[in-house]
Amino acid sequence: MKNRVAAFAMNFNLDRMLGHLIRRLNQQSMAVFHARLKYTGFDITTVQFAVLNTLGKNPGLDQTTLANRIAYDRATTGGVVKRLEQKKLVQRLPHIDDRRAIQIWLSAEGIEALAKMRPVVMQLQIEILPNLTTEERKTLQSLIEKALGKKAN
Amino acid sequence: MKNRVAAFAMNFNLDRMLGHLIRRLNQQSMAVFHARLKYTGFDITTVQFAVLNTLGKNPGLDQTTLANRIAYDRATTGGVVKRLEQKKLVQRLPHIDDRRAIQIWLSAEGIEALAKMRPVVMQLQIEILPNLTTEERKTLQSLIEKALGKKAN
DNA sequence: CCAATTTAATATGCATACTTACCAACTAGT
DNA sequence: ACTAGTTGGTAAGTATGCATATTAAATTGG
Repeated sequence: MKNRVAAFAMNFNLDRMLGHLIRRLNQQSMAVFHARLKYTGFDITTVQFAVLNTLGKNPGLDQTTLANRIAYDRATTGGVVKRLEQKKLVQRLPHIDDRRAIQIWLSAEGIEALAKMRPVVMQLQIEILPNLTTEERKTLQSLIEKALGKKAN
Repeated sequence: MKNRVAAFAMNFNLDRMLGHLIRRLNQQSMAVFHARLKYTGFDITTVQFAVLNTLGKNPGLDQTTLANRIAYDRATTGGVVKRLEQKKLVQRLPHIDDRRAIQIWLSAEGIEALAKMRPVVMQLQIEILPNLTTEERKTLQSLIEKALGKKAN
């Protein structure tokens, strides 16, 4: 019995565990994003970009809807928006009909920054996974999309 | 010109961006891990498990080497080890030859916990991506491994 | 052998992330 | 109109992650 346990322990390789691999892939992806955007002159994180981009398409979203759109929880999203507000990229205004809610809008600066960042982010898709061919990258993308289940944005 | 910019903006879909997809996949993966381990009676995070598992295979590692093994930076790893120490799953002892370094060992509790967790984590590989077939899961894993570049543990 | 450099941890600061709890405000049902 | 339940935002607590600075200890070069 003990031998079986020991043998099993030897066979357990962290680098073969999907969760571990996914985490490292995310790590690499974020690092590339930061480096590239910083190089282009933007001090922005992946989450902040997601928020800016979503607001660019849906001006005046409230925080909860925004959070659902980008798949974050409300608390985290609130913090991100606060930091973007401090950078003067977004504006927060109380909702007219619902006094609990806050509507968020890109500022002029935010709109401009977003327009400049989008092409960079587009380009970056390839750099994230330099070791894969175009074909492999597409396969990976399809598999991830399937793994996440269909969700229209 | 303005039309082209506007058209581009419309074409830019966050849900088609690899970085965003990878982040969400990681999110899902971590959520499944936590839920499953909690259900089994362990209050452990993915990173903490990575540390425990690596120490199980390499008893007495110092923090820097440990950090490199699991692909984290030293500061983060230090915090993780501290929390594991508080949970009495690991022990920290000064290195004999190098007084700057600290060697980390699993406690008896840590060894026991790890042995119980490993099968659960093994099983969990499938649950992480319930929407994929076995074949697809293997393909995804290979692609991620290739994307990360070869690194023996 | 000692000064200069390197290295292992820790500390600090910023930015996520999620959970639980809470308050204020809205809504539905009676 | 009143109450019960729901919802939007925030706060507090825990846990990552990374960059940078600091401290203490080891190594190396002259």
